[in-house]
Amino acid sequence: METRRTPLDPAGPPGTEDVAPRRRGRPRSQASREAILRAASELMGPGRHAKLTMEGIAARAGVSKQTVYRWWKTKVDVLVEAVGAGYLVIPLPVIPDTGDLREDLAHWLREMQEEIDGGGATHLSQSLVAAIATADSQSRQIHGMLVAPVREQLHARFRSARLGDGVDREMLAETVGSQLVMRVLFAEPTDEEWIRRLLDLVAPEGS
Amino acid sequence: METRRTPLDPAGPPGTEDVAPRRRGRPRSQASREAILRAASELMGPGRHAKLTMEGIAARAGVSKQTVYRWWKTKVDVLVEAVGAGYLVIPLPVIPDTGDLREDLAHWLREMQEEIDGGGATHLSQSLVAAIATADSQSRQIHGMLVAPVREQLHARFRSARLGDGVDREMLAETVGSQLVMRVLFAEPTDEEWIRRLLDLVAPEGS
Amino acid sequence: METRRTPLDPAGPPGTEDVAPRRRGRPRSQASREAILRAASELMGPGRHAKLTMEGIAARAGVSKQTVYRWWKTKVDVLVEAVGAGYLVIPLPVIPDTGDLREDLAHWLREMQEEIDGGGATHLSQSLVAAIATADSQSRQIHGMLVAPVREQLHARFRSARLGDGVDREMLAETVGSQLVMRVLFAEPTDEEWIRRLLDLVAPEGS
Amino acid sequence: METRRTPLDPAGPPGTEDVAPRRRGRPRSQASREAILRAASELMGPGRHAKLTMEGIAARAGVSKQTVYRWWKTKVDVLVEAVGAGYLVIPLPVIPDTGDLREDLAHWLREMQEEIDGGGATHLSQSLVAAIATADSQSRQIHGMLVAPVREQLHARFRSARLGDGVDREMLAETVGSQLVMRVLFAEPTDEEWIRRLLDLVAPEGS
DNA sequence: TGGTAAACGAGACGGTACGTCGCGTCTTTTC
DNA sequence: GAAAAGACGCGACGTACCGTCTCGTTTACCA
Repeated sequence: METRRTPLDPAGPPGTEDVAPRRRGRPRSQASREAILRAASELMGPGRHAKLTMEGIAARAGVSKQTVYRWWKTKVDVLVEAVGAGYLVIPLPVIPDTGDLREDLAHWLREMQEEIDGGGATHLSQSLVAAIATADSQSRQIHGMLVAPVREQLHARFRSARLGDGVDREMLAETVGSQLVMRVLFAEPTDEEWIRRLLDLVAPEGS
Repeated sequence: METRRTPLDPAGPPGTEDVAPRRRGRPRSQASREAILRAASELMGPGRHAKLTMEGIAARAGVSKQTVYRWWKTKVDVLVEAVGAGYLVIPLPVIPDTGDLREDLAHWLREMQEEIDGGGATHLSQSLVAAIATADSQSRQIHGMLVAPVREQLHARFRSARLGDGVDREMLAETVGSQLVMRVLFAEPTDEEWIRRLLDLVAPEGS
Repeated sequence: METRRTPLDPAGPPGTEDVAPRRRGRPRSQASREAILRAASELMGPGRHAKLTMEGIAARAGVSKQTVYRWWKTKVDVLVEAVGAGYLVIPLPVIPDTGDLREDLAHWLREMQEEIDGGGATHLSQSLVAAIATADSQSRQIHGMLVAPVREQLHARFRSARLGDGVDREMLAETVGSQLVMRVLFAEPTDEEWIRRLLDLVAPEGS
Repeated sequence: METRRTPLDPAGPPGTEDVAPRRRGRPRSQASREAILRAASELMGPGRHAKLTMEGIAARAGVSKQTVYRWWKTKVDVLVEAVGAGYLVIPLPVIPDTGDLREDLAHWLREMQEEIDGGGATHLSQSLVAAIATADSQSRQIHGMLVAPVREQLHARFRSARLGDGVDREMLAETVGSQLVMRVLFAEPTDEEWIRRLLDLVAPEGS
């Protein structure tokens, strides 16, 4: 990420933050930062037509354009931080771990399905893709925001599952993750039948 | 697709085209149509910065902007037709069918890998995503151009494979397709190890 | 005027029209000609925003653009013929000739004033100026349509007036005409006081 | 005039300008303003075909279109300010005041005649009419730029003339002004004979 | 009576200019 | 020295008319 280092983004080497690296002049406005991230999040929200502009963000945040550009180089950087700081929440349920892998995944996929049917997940994902693709940055960014969290949860859950020795847990996790993301992005149904057949492949009944 | 129906785009109900449904007025210029689709394709080509504009298309085609807008409402519509008419070729090898599913898929995936490493596939895919996302159209369009062809080939190959009765051939095809597309889009490596592990899942050695 | 010579516009040297110089092929459509001139007139009429376009004329006349261009080279030519053929009437009262020059002029100027106050004269004049100026033709055209008729009437009336020998009748006519046209074009009031003072100059009480 | 009020156009109530009503934000570029007005003037100049476009102005001024539109809503507004600020000089000699009204007017009319014969006055006037009429604004604007200055000079000169008590000086001034403007606009000759006859009417030999 | 040729409607075409939007930068005053 | 305000150059948007150009169709005439 290209975001400038600032007093409010003290992601330097740990153990140095407390030294109070005070700079001269007016300190960065905490209020502005929050307003910008909140504005960006709201403009991506449901009901929007996914036309996120820097001018729009600045206007809605009651902030000058320059202030946005001072701290974030691109739209994507704003979004990435909005996601990272929790302003823009991508609806992603937590995979339960009851010991029954198949049942846990089924439950989780059904929760996802609700989000998708509600439109929130699909709309947000597609808007993110649009916003990211517009700024001529790499699509790696989508990965960080959309794919990675899903993948991580799945990998963890599969790792803790009691499966045969020869089973490639990572590949199974990838399989679920890839198909899910594809269906979210392309607005394909994630219906009960798909869930069953997918689970038959990656987590058959007696596993 | 929103493209207007015209003498040069005779996608009406089959069996009626031969009736020569001649319209009045100056007929649509075949030359312009080709020049536009070719221009769009070239501007998406490798080395480009994926900044496809209607003005750019018109200029490169030696055509007035109005002529582009007359026949295609959006950039995406131009692209869709450019792909459909074969001007913009998305590099997609053909899956061989030697009877050995695992070997066929391995061969095909390695070919894909070459395209990806060459950068062509990844660049083009991401450019398409960008172009499509910019014009605020639905991402369904990506599906039609990028995902569907891959999926179709895979489904056909799995259908013809000699597999056990209980095997869900479609789900296996989906698994390969999803993972492949994800890796192309997000520029992740499709290396030999991934291929082996993927095939271990969907087409184990003795199948 | 640049209008093409046609069967319907037989303004050739006199004495030759009756020879019926019939041409081969489909004759010019009288209906189209009328429709076009009428359309042009209506589009210049009151309430319009004076945005006369060739496409608009053709559309309103239910005629193809080509048909307009076939017979008239410019918008102005259409207008000139519309005025000439009486479709577009510029409201110009007739100067009476009762023998009392001052009273006749006063009466006529008051009639003009009504037209001007009604808005018709001013609107039409300004629209004509606009239409003529847009087509990069000379302002001579305005003269032919707006100024000349006024001037002719005035010259005739002054010629028939019983005035002293040394009086320059033409100059007096010009004085009235110029001031009137200026006031119409620039929407200045032609009120009773102006009329009186003007007549005091060009046609004093006992003349 | 519709021009926005700005630091560079401080036409507020007199006596308040000196208070330095400084605004926040980047101040309007004096250089751009001048370049635009100069460009507009040059594009109206002699030899031009009177095809003044906003894009042309912007291009010649080396300025973005938006900057022109930011400060002037229409072409006419640009022209009005160009005239007002002295960039576009309408050639109008000064009426001398030697005490001899007839001789002064004769001299002045002959100077005007030279301008007209040179083509400058006629061309510029007609171009202004064209530019103003194209932008669908009122022809009042012509008045302000072309007619008013002439009228003012004439009224002043006639006011200072020693004439009989009953003489309507204003009407005489109007007479000269109207006829002159008409002849300029419609490219009619302002020859010696016309001057003599006009002066015989408004300023006879022994006045 | 049938050929032929011009006029016609329809409408596509290459252009020019329009007026607007958003970008990312720059310049000024204010805090 | 950060922030607001907002002007700036730039590039693309999508639309409106321009005047020209094919087309297929109609409608007279003349042979």
